[in-house]
Amino acid sequence: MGRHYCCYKQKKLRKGLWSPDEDEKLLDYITKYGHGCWSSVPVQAGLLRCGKSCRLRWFNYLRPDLKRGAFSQEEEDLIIQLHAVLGNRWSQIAAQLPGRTDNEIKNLWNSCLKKKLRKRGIDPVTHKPIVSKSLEKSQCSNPNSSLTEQRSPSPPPQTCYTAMGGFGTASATMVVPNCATFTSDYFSDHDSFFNNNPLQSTVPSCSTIWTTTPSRCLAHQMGKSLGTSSELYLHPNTFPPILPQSASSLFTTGLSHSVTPPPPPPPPPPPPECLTMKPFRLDENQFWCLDNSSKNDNSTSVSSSAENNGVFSWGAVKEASSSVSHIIDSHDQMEGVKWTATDYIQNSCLSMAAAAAAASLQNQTQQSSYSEIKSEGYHFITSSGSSSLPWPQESHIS
DNA sequence: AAATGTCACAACCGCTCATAA
DNA sequence: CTTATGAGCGGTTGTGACATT
Repeated sequence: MGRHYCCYKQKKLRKGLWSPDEDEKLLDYITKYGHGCWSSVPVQAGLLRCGKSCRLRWFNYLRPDLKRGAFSQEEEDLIIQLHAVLGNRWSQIAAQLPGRTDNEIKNLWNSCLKKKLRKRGIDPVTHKPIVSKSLEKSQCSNPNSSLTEQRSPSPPPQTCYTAMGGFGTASATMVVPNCATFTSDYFSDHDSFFNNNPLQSTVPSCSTIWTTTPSRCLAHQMGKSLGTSSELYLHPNTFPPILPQSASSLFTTGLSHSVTPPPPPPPPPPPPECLTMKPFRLDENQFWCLDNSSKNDNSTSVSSSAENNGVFSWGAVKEASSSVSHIIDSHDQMEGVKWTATDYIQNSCLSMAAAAAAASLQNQTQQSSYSEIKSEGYHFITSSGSSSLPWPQESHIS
């Protein structure tokens, strides 16, 4: 199609910058009569412009509710955060910034924000830390390195609610203290586990959560407004399998907690023999591995190899997650999520927390299996203040 | 002072989607 | 179902101000 029908109807159409006289004519006309059908606006208003051009001029410049002036730091941060989730969906991003147009935001992004991110060492396309070629080369030469998987292409942004809505109307953003320890010591040690158990599969009907690699687990899309701001700190040792019940209930109550993050865990002993894949560490003494000896997906279980007696059904996690996604889908009043940080690591943790808490929400009977977790290190911050939950120092699977 | 480069912003172009006839 | 038309979106280009050489 390209050129609009209205553009053919009128000959001698003006192009280029709008003169003050043209602006005044358009403003006067729309103020008096509204725009109605845009193709008729230039004729009625006495403008030698096409309707499309009039519409653009009105929306991007003449609208009375437009905010003028430079973008604030808060607005810039928000745009970056939104872009990390929504990609180049400028109109959706603009919808979160009252008084700003998609064109304005797009221009700001292309001219300014992309450079700022690069200066910070963040790829403006993927919102991930830029890996230097030398580092990548050296790590790729290591056959045990997970970087080959990390270089797989990023899936496109999805359009659905983020799983965070399942925790209630309060939004939450996860911040991980000691990220370096988290990613290198935790994720990379358990690449195979996460790669063989993508979190996407735990929330099948929502498709908000997927992962191509452990460190690339992303929760996508958000609701509408970005009113509340919450942060959730989780200790790496808690991932997975399950958050304590108190953690998930916090999301719904909006309580907040604060606590100093614990020191990184000591070097772990070698993992035990596991069934079909590399186990992942639950704490310094316990490991989890996927028991896929059963052909039935729903009976696939994750077992603790410490005592080899703590088994819970991975299928139950799936069920629980589905339940949460149902909550999300039916949550008409969902406020949406404010991402107060853009680091992909945070996103990855968010997804896992969502899946983990989903399971804890759904399967109350299984809470007893991990209710003995001594939590001493969860850190929650919400818009209403801050308070603390303990970090888990040790875990017992009974 | 003139030429050139850079930048931010405005506007256009091409496309998809929705809707009505 | 097809076609015509309008609305909207995102990528790209044009323009003018300013800085640098």
